[in-house]
Amino acid sequence: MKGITKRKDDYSKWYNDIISQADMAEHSPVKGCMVIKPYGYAIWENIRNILDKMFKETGHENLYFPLFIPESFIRKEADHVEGFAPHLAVVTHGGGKKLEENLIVRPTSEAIICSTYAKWVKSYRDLPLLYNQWANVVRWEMRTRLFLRTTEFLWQEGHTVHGSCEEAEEETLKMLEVYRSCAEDYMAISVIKGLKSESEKFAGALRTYSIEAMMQDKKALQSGTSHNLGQNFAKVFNIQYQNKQGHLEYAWQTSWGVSTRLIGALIMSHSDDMGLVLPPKMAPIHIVIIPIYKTLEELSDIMEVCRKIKEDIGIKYIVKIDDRDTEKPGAKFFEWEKKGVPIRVEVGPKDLKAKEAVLVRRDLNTKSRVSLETLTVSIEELLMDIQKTLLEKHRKFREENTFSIDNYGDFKNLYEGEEGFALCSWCGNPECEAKIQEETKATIRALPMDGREEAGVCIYCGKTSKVKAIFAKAY
RNA sequence: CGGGGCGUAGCUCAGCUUGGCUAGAGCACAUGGUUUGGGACCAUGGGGUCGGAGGUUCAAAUCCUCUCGCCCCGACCA
Repeated sequence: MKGITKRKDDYSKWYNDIISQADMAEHSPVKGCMVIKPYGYAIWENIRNILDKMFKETGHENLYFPLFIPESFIRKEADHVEGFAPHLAVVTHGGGKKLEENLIVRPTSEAIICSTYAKWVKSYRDLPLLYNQWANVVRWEMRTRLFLRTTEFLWQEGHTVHGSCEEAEEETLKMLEVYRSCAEDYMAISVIKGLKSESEKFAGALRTYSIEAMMQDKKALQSGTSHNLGQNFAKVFNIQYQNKQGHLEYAWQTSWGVSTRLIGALIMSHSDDMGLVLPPKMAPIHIVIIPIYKTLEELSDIMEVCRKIKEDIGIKYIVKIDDRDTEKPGAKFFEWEKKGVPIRVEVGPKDLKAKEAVLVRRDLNTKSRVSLETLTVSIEELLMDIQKTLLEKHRKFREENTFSIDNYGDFKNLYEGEEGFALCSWCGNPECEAKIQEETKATIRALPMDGREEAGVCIYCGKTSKVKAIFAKAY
């Protein structure tokens, strides 16, 4: 295909080609930043709309905190500072003068939000606080990639406050489930829910959970995180409330987020060597109709049918008629394929005569002829099938590339060869984890939440272990 | 921060080794015409401080010095 590097030739290049050929984003003049173009942004809007609805259904409200955070606020929480210090963008001047105190461009908003929550929380009656914000954040990164890791990115961050650890834990898991649902039920990305190891958890959190997805190069992509912050931030920022007995207690908190990285996950989960592939629920355009004609008379008849189709199916789906006269049909086919539009409808003189249309599904690239009378139903069924097929295909790919491994030799061989996820017993010792990373580059992506109580012996040191961990090379 | 690659038209690049007339090609763009079931063709046209600064020279895209930036691979990270 013109313009797109094949996955097997150069996976990174393929990824970049998909983005540029689908016109989703481009590099900005500032290193590591990106311009998200309308087609890419439309996908983000879809993700945002889905999550925003689910957040509200689970009782959350949106608010907004400022971009700038006083440096001293960030410094309050030791682990937090340590985690973010190398990634901070610092503002030293404003209005032409040196500032009395440096401002940090938010890398995440725990510091500013918690210091404000301290004023808002007085009584158990104020709890829970269930807030979320949609924002941009900046983390200075050494190496960046469009969507997957950019210096500035868009995300949402939920920040909640609760009256007990149990309630915070429940919230943490509830939002993790929201993320799983968004990934699987809408983005058709099959994920593993799991607990992060100590070394991989969010700096300052009690526990971090994540959803992990396997990309087509068999590497893991952390696609969403949910943290039980315990009382760590409450103690530092002094968020205290009076309980029913009148005693002061530190509050329990959570935070959770997903970012534009999800778009990277979407790209790498489904796309092929012809371009982007989008599940219908993520597609900015569901159906593109391409009229095929020789004469102007033909065109007028064909356009009439196209408009009728758009009118019928447009009630539920986003339909585009590509009636440009400057491109030949073939060129249009390629263009919309590269953009991952799930269904293409071709209407030409032959179809008109037979009272049919040609349907082409992007995911399998198969054609079928369908009667105009039943077209609406056929398209709807096809869209649902594409959505389902993509998820199943993605799940199957991960399952086929996930291996239960119980000796370290096999483990090493895996990461010297084909790669994939390795499900192994792990004793819980961070030193084993570190050694494994050093020797194989694979890290613990998560301790999967289903069946993690299984007993065994540690893949590295051979001591008894209670948990299974998913290892993989990660983005 | 290390290794590699690269900055020439909107994009991909040629030209540089061996300095020399008006800096080129393909794609894209604009106009007109012919086309249209898998990336059309013809004609005409617009578009460049050759990344930047300095130097050598009669003469620099080309040689020298410095500098800025980007991409890829690693260490670090969502």
